[in-house]
Amino acid sequence: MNEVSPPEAMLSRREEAKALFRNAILDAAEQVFAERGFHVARISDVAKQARIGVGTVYNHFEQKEDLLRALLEERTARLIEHLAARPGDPAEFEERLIARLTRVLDYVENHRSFFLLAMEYGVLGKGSVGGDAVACSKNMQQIEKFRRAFRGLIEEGLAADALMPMDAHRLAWSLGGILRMFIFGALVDQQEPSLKALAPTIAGLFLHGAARRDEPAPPKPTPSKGERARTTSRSRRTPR
Amino acid sequence: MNEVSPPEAMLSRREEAKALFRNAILDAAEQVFAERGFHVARISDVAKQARIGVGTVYNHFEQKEDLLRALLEERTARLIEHLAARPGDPAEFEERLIARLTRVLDYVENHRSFFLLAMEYGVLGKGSVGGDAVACSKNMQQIEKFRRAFRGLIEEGLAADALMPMDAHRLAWSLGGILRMFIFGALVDQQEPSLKALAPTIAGLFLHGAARRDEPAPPKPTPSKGERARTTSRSRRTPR
Amino acid sequence: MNEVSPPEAMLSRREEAKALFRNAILDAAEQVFAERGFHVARISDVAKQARIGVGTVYNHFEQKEDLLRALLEERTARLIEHLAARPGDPAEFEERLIARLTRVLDYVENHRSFFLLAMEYGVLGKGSVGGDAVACSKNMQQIEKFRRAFRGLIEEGLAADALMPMDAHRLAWSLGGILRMFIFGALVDQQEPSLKALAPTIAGLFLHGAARRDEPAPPKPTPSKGERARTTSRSRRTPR
Amino acid sequence: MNEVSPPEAMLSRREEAKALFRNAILDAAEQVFAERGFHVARISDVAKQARIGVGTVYNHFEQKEDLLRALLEERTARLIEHLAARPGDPAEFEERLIARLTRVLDYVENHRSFFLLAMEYGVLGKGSVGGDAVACSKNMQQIEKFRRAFRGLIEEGLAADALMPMDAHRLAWSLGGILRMFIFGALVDQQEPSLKALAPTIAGLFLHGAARRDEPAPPKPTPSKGERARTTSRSRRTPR
DNA sequence: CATGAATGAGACTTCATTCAT
DNA sequence: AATGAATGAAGTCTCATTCAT
Repeated sequence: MNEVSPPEAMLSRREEAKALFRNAILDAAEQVFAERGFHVARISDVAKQARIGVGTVYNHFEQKEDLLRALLEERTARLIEHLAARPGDPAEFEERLIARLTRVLDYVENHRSFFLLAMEYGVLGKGSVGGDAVACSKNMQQIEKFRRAFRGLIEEGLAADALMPMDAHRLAWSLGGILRMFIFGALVDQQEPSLKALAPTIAGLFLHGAARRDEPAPPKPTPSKGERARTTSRSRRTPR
Repeated sequence: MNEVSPPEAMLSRREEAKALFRNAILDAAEQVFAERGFHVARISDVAKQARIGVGTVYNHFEQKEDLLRALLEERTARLIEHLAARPGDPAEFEERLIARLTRVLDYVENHRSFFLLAMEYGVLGKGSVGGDAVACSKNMQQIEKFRRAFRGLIEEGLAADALMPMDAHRLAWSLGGILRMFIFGALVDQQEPSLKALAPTIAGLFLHGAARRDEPAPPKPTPSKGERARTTSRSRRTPR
Repeated sequence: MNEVSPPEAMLSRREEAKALFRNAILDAAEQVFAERGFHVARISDVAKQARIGVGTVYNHFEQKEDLLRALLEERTARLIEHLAARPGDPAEFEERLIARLTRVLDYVENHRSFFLLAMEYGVLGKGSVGGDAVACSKNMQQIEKFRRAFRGLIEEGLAADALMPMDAHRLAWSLGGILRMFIFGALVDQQEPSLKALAPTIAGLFLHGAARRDEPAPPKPTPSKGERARTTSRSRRTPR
Repeated sequence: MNEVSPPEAMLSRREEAKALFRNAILDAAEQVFAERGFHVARISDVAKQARIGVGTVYNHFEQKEDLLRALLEERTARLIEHLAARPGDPAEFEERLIARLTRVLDYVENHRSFFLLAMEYGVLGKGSVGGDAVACSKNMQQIEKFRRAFRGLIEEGLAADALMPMDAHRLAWSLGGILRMFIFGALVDQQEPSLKALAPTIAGLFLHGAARRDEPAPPKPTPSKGERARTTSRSRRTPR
């Protein structure tokens, strides 16, 4: 009975082993692609990094492009989870935004390699511009999903009247742009100690802009929101 | 009398012809690289696009990489010129910013192909992340220059007390990020009618943020309100 | 029991296969290079001759030059062995020389292709004249070794008082030159039935020269001919 | 009258100019081919060396191979002249040989570059072995002429009973081999002060061999060694 | 006739992919 | 299923040759 057809346990054993390989390969690919660039990296580099043979890579992925695709899809799925609202999240929009960005940045921080990749091919990247026929070629559904999640966040803000009534796309571009550049800057410059600590700064810049905001003296500042000041930005001095 | 030795005219004729070819090649490369991606594009594609032979490309550029490098350098130099302050520019920071962004966006609009490239390898792109040793390999001085010009713009704002006293790098990231994403969005989505018309919107989002700014006196929304939103932010609160 | 891990046998199987390929490639290269000349021969010619794919050649040799280098080195190593003295060799110098030349010529005869190559790039060839940076570029240690072996043979003769007291280099040039030309003549003219049968002739010409040696009648050498001796030759026959 | 059709003087002027170019090109080619090897040298290298344009080379020689061919032919023609007997040459064979070799070596010395070439492709070289389709391809008549001249020298010696009655080819191989190796050695090692001073040495080695010739006392050769005589050399002395 | 840029055939080399072990 | 050598399509680059000036 257990040799004719492997029982669940065995099947799952196999599945497990398979998943192990698959993950090892994806991890290796993440590393290698990020280090040398997708086109320059060789399959054999990935295999070497994963300490397996080239052929094994092909037992799990049909072609080189699939590797990138799978990588992008899988990591993006996680990213979406981190961006998604969670039960304990604050209700007020800015704080809510900061909470979610913090999670996202935390994930990014733990997957630097991936995001250097994503910069180029994925989520926050140029999308399918280069036509490269790589990432964009087939499904890339997750990426569209991520964009939608991102826009959802914006729309939430609009619904809550926390954002200017402006085309959601453009608001998303703004937040996405700032986020992307901070991530990129932090990853490259490597001087920023903690990426996730930047969430309030990013949220602040997105919501309130970079303009000096103390000018006249906003009539009755509610003192309560003092903590909105973030890492760097610096008070603003006259909290409304 | 006229045959003794090639006079200036002739020399310049040659120089001219050479420059003509060089430009034709760069234009072709711009187009081809942007369409298919640098690594995927073949030199023969560039040659075909320029209607010349492969060898001719190599008469003007030693290697494929040099083509990209030259392209980036030259186009970036122009971009810097457009970003630079000009005599007639307004004095007030936001308007000044808008004026300069408008010029930049105008140039970008006329060089879509280049900017799809730049997105990936150049100025607003990921810099030397992929390590690719392509664009980043040698000089790329123009790109650094552009970054400096960009930061100069920010520092101007700081000096004028128009910006929050915050690390100039981060402010530059914010503006750069928003700008980049708008350019990218407009180039890709291809629905935006005029890229340069977005300058005020970009400046507004950068300076004043995306947060609804009319709160203080929500009660009586001036019916005029409609214009406050969208396209460009605008006025706000303390109409000078 | 036999499947656990590749035992010695299997490892050696791989090594063996590898060596097989390597040899097949070298043989093919020997043939092709000799037939068409190194620079004119294409790697694909070598591959075709070896009945393998082009890529396979590159699995065994990094570049075309390495192929030539390896070929020269390996074949030369064998040649040195053949030139070397062996236990059973005669003691008397001329016979000893003949024995060793015979072996060398025998080997040459069985590797015509190689020697047509060696003529040009290797042992008996022009050395590093053309600068070609081909054969001479890196090691070519074997070739130097061969030259030393050759000079060793000469010095043996000098030590045995069998050769004129003359600069060993020049004596080596003489023997080497004659040997080379005979090999070359025989290989090209293809009329000589057996190369190794020429060893005594070569040794004879080298040792005793081409001059008619019996003329007058040996018994009473007319001393008058003293002037025939010059720079090097030195008297002869008539013990001073 | 003098403008309609150029008179002799003018024609010869043209011819002269043409010859000037032709020679300059050949000189340049000699230099460049010898330095870098025929296949590695580029036409543009030759042109640069001659301080003319590439096109000009093609106005004088149809193809690259023709350059080599012409070079070899012309230089060889001169060499033949130097090898040829001259009125004042001594009558005795060895001295005659020395005189002629001296002339040859003198010429070689003044055309080092050419002879490094000739080593590979020409007169004393491997001839048409590599099949290279270069030198051997078409005429190469001069080279055959040189060989004949060389053999003529040998036959002169045979006729004068100065050489062993042996196949003239083989004798020519011997002299040619020694000559070649001395030239080569001297050109490469660059230690020999004067190439032409080596003529007596060469002649001596060729005629009398390298064996010590003064030994104890030739008178009573142990008859047992009769077998030392082989194929060619040896005995004769006692004409049967 | 000199010139040198244009040209494209062709060589080397890489590497994604296959497949026998 | 893992492995890594074999394979050959395809890309970059060189350079002999042509030709308009």
